[in-house]
Amino acid sequence: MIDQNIKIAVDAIVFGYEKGTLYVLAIQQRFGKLADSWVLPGGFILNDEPLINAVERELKEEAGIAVNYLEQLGTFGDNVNRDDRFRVISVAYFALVNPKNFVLKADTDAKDAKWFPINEIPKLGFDHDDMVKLAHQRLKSKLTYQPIGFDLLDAEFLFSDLENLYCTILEQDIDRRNFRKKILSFGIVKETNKVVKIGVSGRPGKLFSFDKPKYNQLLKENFQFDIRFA
Amino acid sequence: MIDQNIKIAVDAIVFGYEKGTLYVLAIQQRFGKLADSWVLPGGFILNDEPLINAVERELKEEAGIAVNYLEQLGTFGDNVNRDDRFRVISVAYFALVNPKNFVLKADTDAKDAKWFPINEIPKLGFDHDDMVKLAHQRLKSKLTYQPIGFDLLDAEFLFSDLENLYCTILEQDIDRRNFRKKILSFGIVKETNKVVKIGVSGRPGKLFSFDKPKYNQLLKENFQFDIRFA
DNA sequence: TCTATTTGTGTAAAATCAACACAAAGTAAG
DNA sequence: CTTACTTTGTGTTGATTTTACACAAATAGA
Repeated sequence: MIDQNIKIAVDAIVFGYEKGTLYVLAIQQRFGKLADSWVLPGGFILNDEPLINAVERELKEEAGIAVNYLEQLGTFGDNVNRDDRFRVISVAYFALVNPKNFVLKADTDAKDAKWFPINEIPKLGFDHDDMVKLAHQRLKSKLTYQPIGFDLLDAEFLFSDLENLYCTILEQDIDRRNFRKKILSFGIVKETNKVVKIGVSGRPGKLFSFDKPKYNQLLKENFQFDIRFA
Repeated sequence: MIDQNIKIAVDAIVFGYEKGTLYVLAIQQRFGKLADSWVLPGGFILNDEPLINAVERELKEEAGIAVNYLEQLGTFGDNVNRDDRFRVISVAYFALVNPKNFVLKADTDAKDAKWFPINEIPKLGFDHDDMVKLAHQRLKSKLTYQPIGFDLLDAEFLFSDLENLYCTILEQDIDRRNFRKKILSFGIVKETNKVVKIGVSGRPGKLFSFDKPKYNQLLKENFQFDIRFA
């Protein structure tokens, strides 16, 4: 048998979006050397547990949430001392959720669970800052070539919501007319016949929804989602 | 201490290209249950060894090569029984090399090391077929938005070499003139003043080389490499 | 010297992208 | 109820980019 004494963990970078702000979920440690400090949700995997299940379990346990989108981000195992107790290799996951769908609750070994605006995240434990950085890059680039923005919004949304999400996350101005034209040209966003009055003043807007079946169908026909503007 | 009994390995999908054919490197097992069958180069990591070093070490040991390009592809740990001896999680790496630069030699625990055309790879052990499939997708998509094709070619190459590489890997026809125009417009490929006579008949062509410093500089200025044709 | 092969080059039509302004429908305040 | 303010909804034009396409130059081999 191989002499190897390394532990495996999973961690998740969970993004949420609300009213022009991008958030990341962090957990405050209750126990251990890093007690009270903030880290990403995650933990050790069980012996017979698939990686993906481990992430979902930890998110449930530590924050009480189930995400809309989940994919592997990368594995952190080059820094042999990233955990100073013993060697831990961590598989990081990238996740998206609509914060409105859940009330955060820190159950088991977490003291607290909280959404931090991406620019106001406290110094995180381990190498979790690096993970957030990488995940943030992934989010920005993926937003341009895959319709993942919808996983951050309500099922029905105003066009301005979608547009603001893109502006916020990509940190750039977008021409409102060109944006709408392009999104609609794909045919993967359909207009509902509901009209919603906004709290603030202004003309009420129609609600739209993402047509996922249509998107999947288009994918088979070699469709390429792509939102990029000057 | 955590009760966890899982081993960690690395595996590499190494692509090579030569004269219109894309190759993948495989290793024939000498020992164990899978003796004589083909697998990807790889193996268990050492207790104090960064992941990336483990890959490089295995490639050196098992095939005698050092690659031009290496990046993490993904971690395979959802199938708990992907290795039937005990649970092994494998971090797969994506690598590119110019086959001409090395003579394959299977040293240590490998019986043989060989290049297989991508369409003629024998059934591989473990879940290595899945890894190859994923790596192949990555290669195809990455080729369009990052100048990694050069890592498969000689330092100096004919324009037709580059063009054939793209045609071969992307499996599509490309207009010769438009391709050259676009590549040259980036300014990251420079013309040497060497002219080379081809073995076969035909007008001799100029040799070109990839200007990596220039590319890195352009990256800072928000340059986006992108080769896609109808 | 004639044929076959490969390199090297420009242009015109079509499609896409970028920039831009004003009317319609509502709210809030006086 | 009128006015000011806010937000939604919509088309066109010029600039840029992409596509499609053909022929001359240089060599090898017969």
